[in-house]
Amino acid sequence: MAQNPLLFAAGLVTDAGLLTIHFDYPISLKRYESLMPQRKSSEKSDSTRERIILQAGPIFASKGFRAATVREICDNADVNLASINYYFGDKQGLYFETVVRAREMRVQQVPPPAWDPSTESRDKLRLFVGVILDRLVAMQTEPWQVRLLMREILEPTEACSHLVKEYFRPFFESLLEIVDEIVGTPLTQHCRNKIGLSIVGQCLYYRFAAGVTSLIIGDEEFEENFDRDSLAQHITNFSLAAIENFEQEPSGLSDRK
Amino acid sequence: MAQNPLLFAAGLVTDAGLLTIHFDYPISLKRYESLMPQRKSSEKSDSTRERIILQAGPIFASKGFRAATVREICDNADVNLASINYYFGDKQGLYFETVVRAREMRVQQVPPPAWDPSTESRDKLRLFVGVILDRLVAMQTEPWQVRLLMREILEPTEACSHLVKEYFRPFFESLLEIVDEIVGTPLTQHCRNKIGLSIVGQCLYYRFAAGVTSLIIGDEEFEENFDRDSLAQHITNFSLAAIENFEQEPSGLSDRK
DNA sequence: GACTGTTTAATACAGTTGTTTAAAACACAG
DNA sequence: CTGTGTTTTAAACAACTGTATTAAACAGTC
Repeated sequence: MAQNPLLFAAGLVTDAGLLTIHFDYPISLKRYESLMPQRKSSEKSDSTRERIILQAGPIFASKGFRAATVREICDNADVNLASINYYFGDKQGLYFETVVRAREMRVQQVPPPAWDPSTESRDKLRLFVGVILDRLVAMQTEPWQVRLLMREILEPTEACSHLVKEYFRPFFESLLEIVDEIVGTPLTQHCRNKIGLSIVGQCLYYRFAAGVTSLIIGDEEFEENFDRDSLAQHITNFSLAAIENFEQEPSGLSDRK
Repeated sequence: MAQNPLLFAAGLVTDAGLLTIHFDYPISLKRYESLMPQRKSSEKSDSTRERIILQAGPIFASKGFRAATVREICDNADVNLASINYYFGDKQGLYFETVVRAREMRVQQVPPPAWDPSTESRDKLRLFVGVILDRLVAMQTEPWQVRLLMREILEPTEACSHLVKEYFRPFFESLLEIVDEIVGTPLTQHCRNKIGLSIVGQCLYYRFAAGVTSLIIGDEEFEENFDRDSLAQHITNFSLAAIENFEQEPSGLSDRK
């Protein structure tokens, strides 16, 4: 059944071949592609297709794949109920395309960080953290693209392997290069990864757990002091302090008896 | 509609009165309580009730509230379809009770950290991080309680305000006390909170995003180097290095033009 | 054993879901 | 206009959902 996304994501990926993942979905990607209308050179009447995707986005984002209904999507897009099956094969096919589109749009909305050769590596990290926050943490008005990508991170579906290959992996790698620059001395691969994930983890946590966080520390406190700039400032400083003061793998005392 | 849990969690909590949250659920908590069988002194035949909760747990955990069906729960628990409505009023009532029970069980499974007066504050943090990881990050076999609590963190429902009051808030507060000890000098409240959340964030990230993380850095690397002890080690060292080297709110350059 | 309140059981109901079908409308080249 | 391929429409289907109903079984007390 592989209902648990953590388990299947961790278990079924063999020898780094991401495409070998099997999922428990009603329709396979191959079948989906074969069913799709030929979509020859995307000439005209993209309008309907486009309208469906653009209306499906917010709905999938706010409710998730399962809870979103094709009827609601079609109503919002002012198209006939059968259009989704006509254009995308089935609901799953529409979802996949919507995720791909969400990534494209979000990257375009918040371009990657840019610097000139003279930029200090500490400042590169500062810029990088800023972009992560801008891309994933859009505090006030949350675009549907953000929420949809978030869902894929938290509960990966078939669409996620595509995201990882096209987006997450290269993005994470360029973060690690900055870390390398700051540290200076070469690190073991898993130490590099852990530092990178500690940085990313702080950023993502504020988006993922914003709900409880706001409940825990109080609403007004959260609104006032956890805006984008304050967070970027804090996470960068915290991480820089950690990296520069960090001893790799000190075989210190364990907390386990 | 309040479909977006981030929005409702952040927006509808007025003046710290957590119980004033309104949710869009088919049955209110009050009605649920009035509908519940009197449950007088929980004498006998708790067996049915108990069996339902214990079987509902894994199903709610793996599929979420909506996707879990009362039929599947009743089948697994070997009780009649009507039992859920009889004992818990409705599906929502069962869910609430299941979440409460999940917390109780998980806290019992992994008791809070303990130390004697002579324990150094750095070691307290080490122990504390270990408990967070043990409670939420049970890498190999994930107990359903973990996954259910995780769901409440990521998409809070009515049950979450209960969790925050009884569990998250006091737990977080005791972490902050350790941070105070380590820092020595008094911090502003929001700085305290941010440091605490940076620590918690690192821990939770590895659970929340374990799926993509494993895809990004590779499965074998993840399995080998991201076990509980390595993570506890890394997060503690990283955070300690950060805290001790940390300048509060340096009005440094911003990354925004 | 009969009465009591409590628990279980089988079934029905009303609503929603994704998908299919078959006909109609359309666009446009000949 | 005619024919042809594409798109849209309306209706129906079959499966599944949470809940309600009604009667039967049970347990304990007088």
